[in-house]
Amino acid sequence: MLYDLLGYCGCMGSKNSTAAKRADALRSIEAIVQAAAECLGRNPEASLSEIARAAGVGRVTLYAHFASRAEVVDAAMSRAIDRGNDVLDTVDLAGDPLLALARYIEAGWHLVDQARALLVAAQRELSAGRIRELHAGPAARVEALVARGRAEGAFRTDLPIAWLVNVLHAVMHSAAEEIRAGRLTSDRAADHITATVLAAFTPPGTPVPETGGGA
Amino acid sequence: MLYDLLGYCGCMGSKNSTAAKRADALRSIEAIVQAAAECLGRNPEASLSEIARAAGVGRVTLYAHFASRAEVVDAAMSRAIDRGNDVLDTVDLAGDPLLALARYIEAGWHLVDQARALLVAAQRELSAGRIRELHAGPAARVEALVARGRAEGAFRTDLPIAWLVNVLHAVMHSAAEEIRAGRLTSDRAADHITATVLAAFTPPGTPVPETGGGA
DNA sequence: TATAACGTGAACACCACTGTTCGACTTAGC
DNA sequence: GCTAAGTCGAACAGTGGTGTTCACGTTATA
Repeated sequence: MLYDLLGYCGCMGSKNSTAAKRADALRSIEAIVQAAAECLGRNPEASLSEIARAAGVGRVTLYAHFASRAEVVDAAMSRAIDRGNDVLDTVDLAGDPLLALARYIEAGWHLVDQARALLVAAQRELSAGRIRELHAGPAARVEALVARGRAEGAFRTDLPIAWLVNVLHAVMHSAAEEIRAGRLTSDRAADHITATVLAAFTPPGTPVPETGGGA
Repeated sequence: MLYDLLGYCGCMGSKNSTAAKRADALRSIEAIVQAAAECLGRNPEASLSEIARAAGVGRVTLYAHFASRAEVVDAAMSRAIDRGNDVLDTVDLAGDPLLALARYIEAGWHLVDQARALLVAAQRELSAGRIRELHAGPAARVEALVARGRAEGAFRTDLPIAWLVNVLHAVMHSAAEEIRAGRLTSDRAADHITATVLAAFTPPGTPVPETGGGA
């Protein structure tokens, strides 16, 4: 599903929430959100002037569409999450839970890697509740997968689902950090994450699955 | 080992690097570093005015001892790490690697939890290299333990030591976040972390150890 | 083509923090 | 008790971002 520009601006209380926007206005908003994602991805402290410049738009124009810095960050984050959801929609989570989780990681860690710096910006500007709300989509996906894996005896049941999901995200994020620091290469990341998480999810008393680099 | 005030100020290029400091000056510095740790722990964006006020000291006095905000943050972080090292010194890392790791987690996750916000402040103000340098002490401890565990066949060897250490820290940090968000209680944290990490460290093909809440 | 919406740069006020200087006062240490 | 070191508040200048207004030029759309 595409990012709904009008719907977004309406729900955030920007000017002209109901009035139909002109085509060039929509183009400007699109450019700003895209530039914000890029700039904040590079530097979480990027100023609105910088974002406007990157969008090829005047600073005043930015303020005409977004009431505050928080709104810009929110829009950029929403966009990134929506894009991520589109990608995750293409991942087959049926069948063997272990293989499904491996497929999810293969697709998901890259998204986490790309949105890492953007998330830092969001954490500074947005409330924890809002960030959690934005992640509801991806979170529900993993929760359902983990729940199914537990029901089928593939994943451990001695720890809460929320904790397992949390561990998955923590490991993916830390892998992104390691890559940024040059201590891990991108091509090995998915294997390492998968091997680690599958082991962490294994029920006590059960042998850890052999991933052998091939998923 | 106690935090060496003179040594620290010397190596950071503050004024009077060689001259002996008066007792009241040392007291001021101590109060500032302590207040910085508290304030930055509460709010990573705490201003120097706020820190000086909390230390019961004039803002000018703070600048008399620390040339910049970065120096204050560095001092607070160094202090926290030193304190942590003192605690970790009391942990017995000999014997069964699994039990040793459990003991390390029991002592270490609490330190991570307390220094969480302080670390955020450090990440904004200090270079990644400096932060890594500060963590060299604790990191070496875990690396040695993991290396021994691998040699004894208790931990997996199909993933790099650095990655395993990284996973341990990532899980501890995420547990701290969960507690702060109210989704995990402090009394369960150590069990969850231990169960997760021991499983993640288990060699492929080997059964995951049963922790059973008792370590 | 009329007009309302949009885009624009320049300028403004505002704010919070940083880092420095000054002169006067207090205190530690020999 | 003398002196140098330390402390203090007030006030300063500088910085960089935020959010707003204005007057004017441009463009989409009916």
